This record gives sequence, C-alpha cells and structure tokens, in this order.
Amino acid sequence: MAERSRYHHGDLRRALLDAALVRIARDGAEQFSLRAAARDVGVSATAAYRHFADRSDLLAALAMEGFTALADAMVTAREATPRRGTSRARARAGFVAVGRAYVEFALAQPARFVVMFGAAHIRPRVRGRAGTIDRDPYELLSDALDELVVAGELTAARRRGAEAKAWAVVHGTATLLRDGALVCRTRAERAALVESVLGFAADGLRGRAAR
Amino acid sequence: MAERSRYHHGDLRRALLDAALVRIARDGAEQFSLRAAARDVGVSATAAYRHFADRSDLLAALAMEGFTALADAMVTAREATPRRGTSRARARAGFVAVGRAYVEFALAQPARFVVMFGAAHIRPRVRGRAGTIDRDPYELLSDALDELVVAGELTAARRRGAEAKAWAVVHGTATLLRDGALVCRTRAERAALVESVLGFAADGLRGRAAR
DNA sequence: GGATTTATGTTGACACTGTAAACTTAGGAC
DNA sequence: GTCCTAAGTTTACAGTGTCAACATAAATCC
Repeated sequence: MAERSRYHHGDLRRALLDAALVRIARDGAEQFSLRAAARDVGVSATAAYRHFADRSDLLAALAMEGFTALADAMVTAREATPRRGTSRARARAGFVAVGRAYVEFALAQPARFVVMFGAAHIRPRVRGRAGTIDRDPYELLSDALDELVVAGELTAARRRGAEAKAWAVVHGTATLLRDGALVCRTRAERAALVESVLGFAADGLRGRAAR
Repeated sequence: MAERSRYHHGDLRRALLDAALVRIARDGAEQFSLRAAARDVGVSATAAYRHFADRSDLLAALAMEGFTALADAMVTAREATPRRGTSRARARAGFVAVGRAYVEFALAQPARFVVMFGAAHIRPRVRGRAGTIDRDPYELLSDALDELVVAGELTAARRRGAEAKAWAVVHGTATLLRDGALVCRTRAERAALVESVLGFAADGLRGRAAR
C-alpha cells in the first residue's frame, strides 16, 4: 500500500493540491504552474488533467479547502473563548475571537488567503457550484453577531447591516496587514492593532463609546 | 508628428501602459501578457524590455499610476463636498466623501485596483523605490482624520490608531464588494451599504452612538 | 553639416507553460 | 480469465517571458 507500482499514484489529486500549496506559499499564486506541481509529485506533466479541468480549477479547489480551513480556525477560536463573565461579555469576546482568527489565518497562511480572495475570476467558481464550501466563514461571523443579539449586547435594529460592517473591518484589517500596507514592526504591535480594530468594531456595532 | 516613421514609436512606454490597462480590464491581471500588449500597440514582442525590466515591472508602474489616480479621485471628492453646515459636520462629510471615493474607485476600475493591491509581490516594489507614488491615498485618508480633529469631531486621544480603523473599514468594503463577496442587487442598494458602513466608521471613530 | 554615440526597436533563440489527442497500464467487475 | 474503465503517459502545438545580437533613428559633438 505504501510504495506502489508507480503507475497509479494512489491519491494524486490530494498530492497535487498539497504540492501546489507548498509551491504557492513559496513563490506566490501567480507563479504557480501545473507542470511544476506535477514534477514535485513525480508524475507526468499532464497527469493533473485527470483530476482538474484546468489550472484555475485546481486553484479553485484549493480556495474551497481554504474556506473550510478558515471556518475551522474560526470555530476553534470561538470554542476556546473563556466561558466566564456576563453573557454579554462572553458574546463580545466570542465575536472578537472569531474576527481575530480570521485575521490570523490570513497572516499565517497568506498564500492560501490570496488564492481564496485573490484573483477575481476564481471566486465565482467557488460559490454556487456542485461541491461548494463545507462551512462558510461568512456565516460564522454572522453567527457571532447573532450571539451578540441573544446576549443583549446588540439590538435587533442594529443587527441589520451589521454583517457588512463587521466583515469589512475584519477583512480590511486582514488584507491590509497581509499586503504590507499597514506596517507593524513587532508581532506584539500587530496583535495590539488587531485587538484595537476588532474592539472598535464590537463597540461600534453596539453603538456606545469605545473603551 | 502624428504618423511617424514606424520605427520609433514616439511614446511606447505610455502606449504599452494604456494597452495593458485595457487588456487587464477585459481579461484580468493574471491573464495579462507582455507580448499581447506589444501586439496591440503594433510593436515587436520584445520592445517592452526597453522600457520595463520585466513583466512585473510594468504591472508595478501601472500600480503606481493607479495610486496617483486614486489619490486624485479622493482629492476631487473631498473638494466637492458642500461647504455648509458646522465645521464638524463638514469634516465628517469630508471623511465620508474620501472613503466613498476610495470604494467607488475600486468598483469602477476593478482591474486597476487588483493590480494595485492584488499580487503580494508587486506591493514591495511600489513603496520605497526611486520614482514612487506622487500622492499617497493613505495620507489623504489621514488628512481627513486630521480635519476631524481640527473640527473637534474627533479627540486627539482617539486620533491615535484611527488610521488603521478607518482604512480597514474602507478597504474592506471596497475589496469585498469588488470580489463579489458582499452581494448587492441594485446600484442603489450598494450605495446605501457603502454609506451605512462609512457612517459606521465615522461614528465609531467619534465614539458616540451611531445614527 | 557630417560623424558618432545613444536610445529605441527588431530578429532569432531558448526554456517553459497550458492544453488537447492518442496511447498505455493497472485494478476491479463480470 | 476477459473486458471495461479510471488513471497515467507520450507527443504535439501555440503562447509566454526573457536574453543576446543586430538595426535604425535621433540627439550630440566637432
């Protein structure tokens, strides 16, 4: 089962996706080539076409996996928030934790993030297709907002339109930091900035004075 | 001066940049090829190398021009805001106008915007180089914040860290709308969303209840 | 004004890419 | 055991980025 006959790879699709991610992490998504990935896996140049329609189909698959991974990270972060404090404080901490996970994912795995949100023509393929995303990060953020409402931290009236505001702040922070547009010298400085911006979002949504 | 001898083009650099922008607007930045641009201009395949070090150098030049164009749009929007009302209201309107111009630029010229913020390895070249950006959009946003302070709409204490918050909201809105992640059915709906999010930013920075 | 230098284009070449068509092989169904 | 089919292979072609060597027009110098 281990070293096979070398003709049938076993799980070439998986291997190609892994190799692609490694190469993209090193050289960037634009640089990525199907043939190089095939070479890494030790397979002929055109073998990928048995598993992906074309180059951008592979990238789309990678993007879909990325969305699932991001969602996982957000769920994990949400569940790891301390259960103490008032329900309002907990809901707020949950929202911040989810947002922080989003930003951290973008910074820890910029290659994946670029593939997910990078090229405009990849996105349309990801949404509304047969095998779409398992868990949608957007819905998780929306869930966090719902929890704010349940906890009484956010009024139902303000809930309307809150998604766009929250997501804009979170996504904007993530992309600006990833692109190096917002510069932070130290890791601590960056963490403080993220915390400050997310707190701004939480407070702003609530509609009271920020701390 | 018009139809030249056909050997020396006259302003090939300019012509290549223009052709590149047209092609990118139609096919996307990833698809763009130097040779195609050369063909459009009616020049040999390798002529571009007299004006640009390589493919990404041309894209970087396009990005730099994009930043200047964005800054122009922001300045124009700022100057076009009505001069009536209290100075605080005016400063606030100015901030919103600048942010709106940023978002509208991203949506009206997505191709340019992608080139500006798209590929990660382009950015580093844009900043900190000999012929850098004429006017920095980031500074214009910063100026708008300063005006808020002068007008008394924003306290000096809150001014610290306000750039990141404001820019995150504006840039996040722009990129999510551009990528089609935030979906709006009508143009009016989109305008309302932009207005709502920018108002959220302005109010949030001030630290009082949103409208 | 003529010669020379220099910027600007051109041609030819190379290695690499995406993608299609025709062929081969291994593993499972009957 | 035979046949079918999914999964790889080889071969081929048009495009691409980029380099080196060459050609031409414009600017500069005497």
